[in-house]
Amino acid sequence: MNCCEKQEYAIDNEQLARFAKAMGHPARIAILSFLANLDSCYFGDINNELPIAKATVSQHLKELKESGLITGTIEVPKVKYCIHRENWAKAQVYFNTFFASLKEKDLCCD
Amino acid sequence: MNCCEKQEYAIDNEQLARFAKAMGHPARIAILSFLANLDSCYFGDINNELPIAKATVSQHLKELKESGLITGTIEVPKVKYCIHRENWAKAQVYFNTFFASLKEKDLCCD
DNA sequence: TTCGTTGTTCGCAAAATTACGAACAATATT
DNA sequence: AATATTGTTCGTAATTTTGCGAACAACGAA
Repeated sequence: MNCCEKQEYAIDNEQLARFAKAMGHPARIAILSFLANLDSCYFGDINNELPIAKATVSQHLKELKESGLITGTIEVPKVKYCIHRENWAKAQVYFNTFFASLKEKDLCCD
Repeated sequence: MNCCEKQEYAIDNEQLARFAKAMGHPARIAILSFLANLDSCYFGDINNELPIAKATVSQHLKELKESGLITGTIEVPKVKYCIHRENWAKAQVYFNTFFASLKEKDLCCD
């Protein structure tokens, strides 16, 4: 899906869209909230928190990993998931910059 | 009210996911950027900006309207799209609150 | 009326997403 | 070796998303 790439904005917009897409499902928001707010980070605890099958949870975690928002590490016999703090901060800046770009006065709409 | 009460300003995770989902496509980010930054807001100008068919642009605009991030108004013979400033601000707060909820220290991951 | 302009909607196809159970892999324990 | 624990991957199905061209609707102008 390489439509809408424009040299001047391309990188930011594509990355912002990827972050947004990763956050675009209630289960993934719940997972991120869980990891951001609590003291547990093992698959089993995440899985217990959600009313969906573990295969599905695993899939959502995979997507979140691929978006860069979290990391996954094997800690035998468990798997530990953590917020990727650097990318989390990057996403925060991206979103905030995006929303802050709205002009106060718009010749067309105001 | 207890100052340390958790989630005093609760975020609706479903709503956050809806906003995120709406932003989860490069074309829709491009449309929102265009509307947020420029002085034009007519379908034709948005359509010219994107390398996709007008039917597809119309569809993306419909999704953005349904998410609440923009409004659409007929101004015969054109259609004017504008950022929905109130919901835009709401989305900004939602995202920012969400990202800010990350704890400094995590007993599990640090 | 007929034409041109502006966008939406329809119908379809291809691709991606979401979800699940079952099978599997890796390891530790009995 | 057999069993239990922890998650991932596979195979599949249902649904949603994305995208396009063509048809359509609403309007003003010739």
